[in-house]
Amino acid sequence: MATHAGIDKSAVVRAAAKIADDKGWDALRLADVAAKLRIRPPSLYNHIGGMSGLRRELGLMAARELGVALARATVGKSRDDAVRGLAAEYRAFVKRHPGIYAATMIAPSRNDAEMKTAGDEVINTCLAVLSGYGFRGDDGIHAVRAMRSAVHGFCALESAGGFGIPLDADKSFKWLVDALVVGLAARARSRS
Amino acid sequence: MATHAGIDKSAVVRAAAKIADDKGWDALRLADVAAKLRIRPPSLYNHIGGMSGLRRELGLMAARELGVALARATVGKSRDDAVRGLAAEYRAFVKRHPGIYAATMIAPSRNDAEMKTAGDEVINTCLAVLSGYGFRGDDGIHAVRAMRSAVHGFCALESAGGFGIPLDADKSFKWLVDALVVGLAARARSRS
DNA sequence: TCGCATAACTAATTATATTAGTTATATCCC
DNA sequence: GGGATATAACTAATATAATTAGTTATGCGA
Repeated sequence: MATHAGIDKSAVVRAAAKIADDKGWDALRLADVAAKLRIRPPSLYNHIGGMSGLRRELGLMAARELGVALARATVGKSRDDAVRGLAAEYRAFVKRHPGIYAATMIAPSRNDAEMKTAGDEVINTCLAVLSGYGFRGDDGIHAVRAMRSAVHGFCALESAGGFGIPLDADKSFKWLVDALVVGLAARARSRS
Repeated sequence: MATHAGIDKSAVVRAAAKIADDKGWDALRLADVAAKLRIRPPSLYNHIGGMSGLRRELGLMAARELGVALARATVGKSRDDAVRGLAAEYRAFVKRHPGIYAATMIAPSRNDAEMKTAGDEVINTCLAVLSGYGFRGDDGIHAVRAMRSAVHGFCALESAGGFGIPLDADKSFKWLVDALVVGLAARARSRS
């Protein structure tokens, strides 16, 4: 019998991420993860806290990777440039990792510090990008929520096949981002 | 033995909708639907096509109700007024029916005419609202996608508990819609 | 009233996650 | 090198859900 196959938490999470990205967040099965690692399902419990623990790990991984990607995509840019860079990378990330991106939508439990940190990383990059417009305090939060709503909404609809008509989604995204930067700039000018 | 309890498809779907809205889309269980109707789970199969058929029914119901609500909320309005009315009602619908709203995100299968019709109803109301800005053809589609992205994105994030900081979501939504109408107006002015 | 279609039922099967209890092995310490 | 220990695998069993097969009862129409 094969024992001690050299599997650790990271290997389990990576295998699960691949399956989630390939077959969809809802189609993730412990049996498939175990099969990919050539072990039996109960053995997974040595590394992760069951299905719910695994889901959290995937959400954490996705939030962290998204945070890094967004930071990298916006470094050295400001205002419209930064917003365009962030939006483009956000969408690229969702296309690259549709399964684990969905994992970032699970509500983090109250005292999950790691998850909170990873989420804050994303928010802070958004705040930094928007600070170029002069948003401060509450206005900055509103602006972040607006930008995230627009970009997340587009990616979610696109990922769910919500754009029935076969009209170029790239063009639509550019259209959205154009409208977004105009809206942000206008809001910045008229801010209280 | 109680037989012929007077249950039909509509009763099953309504019971399921209530459960989905109360406990969440992912927490929907045939066992709970059956219990609420005081019948055994297999009896549900006389009325709906199993779990996947039920999910489709819920998506259809939600799309139809959303379509009606949006049409009602925008009748007699134009431009910014219409956009604000549509956005407000969209969000109100998601708050009222978080469970079945999630059902509208399942990808409709290719030849599902009913689902397509229900979806088109929503799109057409959006198109009508945006026609006031003079968008035509492709531009109208881009505008609809942008508006839906913004509003759906906000509702999805809010519904998922994605707004960690306890800053008034109503204010954030108003901020978003303000930015949206500005962006739409600007896009309308500069359209090709 | 008879017969049929319908809608309920029970029983069994499949799929999946999870727990309990056991065994094997890699590593650490001597 | 050789044994103790922690780890990580295993098998077996259980729980929850959905689903299918096969059966029974009821209400309506001819």
